[in-house]
Amino acid sequence: MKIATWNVNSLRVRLPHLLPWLAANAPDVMCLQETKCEDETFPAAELAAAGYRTLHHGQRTYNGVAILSRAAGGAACRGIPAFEDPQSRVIAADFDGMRVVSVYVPNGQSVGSDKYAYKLRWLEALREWLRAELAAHPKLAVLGDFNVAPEDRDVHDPKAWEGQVLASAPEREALRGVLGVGLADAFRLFEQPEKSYTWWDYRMGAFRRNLGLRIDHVLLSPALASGCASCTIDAAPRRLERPSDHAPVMCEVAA
DNA sequence: ATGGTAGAAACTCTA
Repeated sequence: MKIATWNVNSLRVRLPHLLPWLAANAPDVMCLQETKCEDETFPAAELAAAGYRTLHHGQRTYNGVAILSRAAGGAACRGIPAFEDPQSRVIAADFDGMRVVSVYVPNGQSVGSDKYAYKLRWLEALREWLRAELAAHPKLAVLGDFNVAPEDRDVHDPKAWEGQVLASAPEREALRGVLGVGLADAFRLFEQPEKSYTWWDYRMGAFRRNLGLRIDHVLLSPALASGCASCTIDAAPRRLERPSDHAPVMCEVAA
């Protein structure tokens, strides 16, 4: 079974990249972030024509998360149940005994800002919810844009990024807390090329110079990690004209 | 030095 995640940075703009990517890679489940549209304007018909059912937790202008799937999902959940949040950042559903969660963790803007405090609170709430989800669903996969580079090797210039948002110690600690409920970073289950990143700033020719961060992740419970066959970043869509600033991440798990 | 690019939407905010 192939599961994947991609922060598309506007689904409407990126549909011409997403549809060919789905056709070429054929994920069974695809998590999206930053759809930036309301449920009413979600391109469900175009995705249905491509063979995908859709679950969306939409929002106008900002945020918005979705799960696309070949088969119908069950027990869909929008948001973190015990966390009041006006922003659409989480959607989850069951697929044949596997619980899949699509997350868009707050960016945090800058260390010490209100948005940074919200990000840390948000990651705590996510951690506690996932602890309960894992107890209820041994096959748990959490995919999305976590807006945290876990280690220095996930940052193109660790010195320059030291203490900065996306790489600061409290954010890394918060992400370690999420992993600590019993989830593995699927990408690091395998040997990977050095300087592997999933996000490159649009500015300063960052992608051309590979000035990136690895902030999009696939987290797997032990039952899924033990049967995980691969986890790869596909940088190809970042080279297209008018790309998302993020690359998709694909992961093969036992069916 | 606080730039620069992109998206949505409305002349600004978020990333």
